[in-house]
Formats: sequence, C-alpha cells, structure tokens
Amino acid sequence: MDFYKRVEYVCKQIPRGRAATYGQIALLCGMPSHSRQVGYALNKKLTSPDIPAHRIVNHKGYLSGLASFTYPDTQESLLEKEGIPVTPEHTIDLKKYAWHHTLDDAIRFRSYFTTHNL
DNA sequence: TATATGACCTGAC
DNA sequence: CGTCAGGCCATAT
Repeated sequence: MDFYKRVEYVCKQIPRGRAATYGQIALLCGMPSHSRQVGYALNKKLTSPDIPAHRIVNHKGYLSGLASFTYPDTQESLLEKEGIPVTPEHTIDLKKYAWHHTLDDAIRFRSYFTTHNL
C-alpha cells in the first residue's frame, strides 16, 4: 500500500478547470483521515512533478500551498489560465469550481489500486 | 522513546 | 458568515 503513489494517481484525474480538496484526495485514496499527509506529500514533493498540484486547495477554497510553488503567483496564474478566478485573499469559489467526483470514480480508483498493488 | 510540525478537516455553537 | 476544540498521522528532530 503506497499512499503517495495513490495521491499521485488521483491528482492526475482532476479535470482541467476544477479543484479538489486535500480531504477529498485522501478519501479517494482510501485513507479518509490522511488529508494532512496529502499536503505533506505535495510540499515535500514526494510525488512525480507532473501532477496538477495547483488544483489542490483546502476545504475553504484557500490556496494553502502558495508558498511551495516556484514563484508566489505560480499557482494563481495556473488556475486562472484554466478559468478559475482567484480572489485577492488567495481563495477560489469551491461552490462553482469543485471537482464533483462520482461514486464510480471512487470505485474505479479502488480497483486500480488493487490491480496495480498500490 | 518522546515531542514537535504541518499545502488538513469536521462539528458544535 | 466566524471561532474554537479536538481529532488526525507520517516525518522530522
């Protein structure tokens, strides 16, 4: 069971123009109480560098990972480039831009993890 | 072995 | 809308 590989896989499935929360990622990884570890993984860059880390925000929509990007405005420009407006308080509107994954998504991920031994 | 840290979350009020 | 306590857990020191 490789939590960080799971995080990596799930993050790559977040659609363009949508954002997911740390808790949501943890849940889809089958570890609902590991939201902090999701942030830890991204901060320490324990996942492959080609994942859309800018689409991960906290449960309020706040860009809590701002400081970990190369430049302070990297995350914001990436989000706005795909159509997600960022407020001056570094927050996005989750009511409009949250990724609403389906139950099927969750089931698909689960079987992917088992068949790939993650 | 023990304590601190952190890109977190939820419920209660 | 806002605050607060409590829970969470892999890593780091």
